[in-house]
Amino acid sequence: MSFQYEFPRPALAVDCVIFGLDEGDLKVMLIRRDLPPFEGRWALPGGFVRMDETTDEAARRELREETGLDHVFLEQLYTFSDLQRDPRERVVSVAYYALVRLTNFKVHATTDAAEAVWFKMCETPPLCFDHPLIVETAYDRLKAKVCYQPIGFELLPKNFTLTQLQKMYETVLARPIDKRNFRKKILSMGILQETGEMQSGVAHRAARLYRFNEKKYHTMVKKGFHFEI
Amino acid sequence: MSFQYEFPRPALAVDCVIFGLDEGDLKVMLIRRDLPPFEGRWALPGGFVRMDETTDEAARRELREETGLDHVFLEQLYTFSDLQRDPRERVVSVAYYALVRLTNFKVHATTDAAEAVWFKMCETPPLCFDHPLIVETAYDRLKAKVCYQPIGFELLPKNFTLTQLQKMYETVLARPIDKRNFRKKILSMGILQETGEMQSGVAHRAARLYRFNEKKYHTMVKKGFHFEI
DNA sequence: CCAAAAGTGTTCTCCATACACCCATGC
DNA sequence: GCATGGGTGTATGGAGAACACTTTTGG
Repeated sequence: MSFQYEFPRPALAVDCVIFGLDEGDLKVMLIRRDLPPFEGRWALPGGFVRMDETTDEAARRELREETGLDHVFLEQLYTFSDLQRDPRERVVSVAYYALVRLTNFKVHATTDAAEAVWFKMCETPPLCFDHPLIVETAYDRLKAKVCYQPIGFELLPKNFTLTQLQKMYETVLARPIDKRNFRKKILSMGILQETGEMQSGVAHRAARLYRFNEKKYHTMVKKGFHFEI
Repeated sequence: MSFQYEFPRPALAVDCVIFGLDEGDLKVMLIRRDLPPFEGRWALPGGFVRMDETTDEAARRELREETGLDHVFLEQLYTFSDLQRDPRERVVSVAYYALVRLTNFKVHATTDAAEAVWFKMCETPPLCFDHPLIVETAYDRLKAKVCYQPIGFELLPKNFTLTQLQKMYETVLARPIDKRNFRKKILSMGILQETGEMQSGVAHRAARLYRFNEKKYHTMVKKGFHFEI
């Protein structure tokens, strides 16, 4: 029955690319490795998959253990299996990407495990393993998917202004968007709900706060609605 | 160094969903298993990943060994890792999907290994493991991707008529397309090349044969062109 | 009163859609 | 000559893009 020891097997790991939005910057969370190989160098949070968990569960566990994050948007990205991607031995890694509401708890995401730090996407330090490729793949996916699925809301606080929403898209897509056209379009979709509340603590006219109406979105999708920026 | 035997590891496999187009039908290639578990039942071609090959290479090898197919379009689909997906033990599978020019060599794709048969998508027999989920995932991906990447040509012969091309999209997307609008749009993209040759052996007016101009497509993509049906 | 961002409409262009008839060929 | 698919144009409506000024608020 058990061919467990009959044939050698690659080790199976998960790695997570965690994106957060900090004002006008897209950021990625990296950890400084406290173990060989590449001790002291920067890498993606990740680790080996256990026998009693799916890769999704492993990714969530690593996220929790290494960065303290929980209940975040998490999606499988791609599986990387190059023979030389880990200098120790053959390791196949199922990569995930996560989207985090960074605005709330800011850059407090270090834990006992290792040093975890948010880096601007454009200022990431040299990474070990094939993690540069994984980050690039994740960023490409994010840019593509944010246009046709309402996942961008995961990067914002629950309540947000239209300007915040627009700025999120401008940041992720790295291109300017026309304010009036953007508002016309996003409001006409009917997936935003006015909270009735207003922005506060700003030194200018307060903006209306909106919320993503997920239920309505799902209802509309069933009727053929297709989100698109 | 080797923690090969320090921790138990899931087995790592690949599975392939192979799509082909036969006149107006989208087909999938399945094999009848000649080994337990599920001996005699239908499943996707696939097998375990060896230590000296990437998952891409494993998928291509299995394709070759089990179906005789080579040099086909192959893309990673998703990694399935449910704990109970294989009754023997823990097996994680990296799934792929392939697109095949079925028109040329028709249904001759059986080999020495096992019985390999093309089934209409709508007439697939009961599958074992989690293969129904994998097939569904692959079909969703195909329907989505065929709309914004020129992968549909992989299902047609090198030279094809506009009607064949249109019928391919109608079959994959399972919806009718207006002939005049389709021709206008696809020709205006400038990615098709007239071969100068004509269809032959048909009992009606012969149609012009076109070819997908891949080089031109890639040049145009670099300049910002975006394919869309 | 000044700085800073909120909020708002119109015009134009282009593309998606809807739609029907004649043409060429093999049998 | 007839059956079969090949090949073609136009009119309409709707959506995306471009574009600038007034309003509100806090300091």
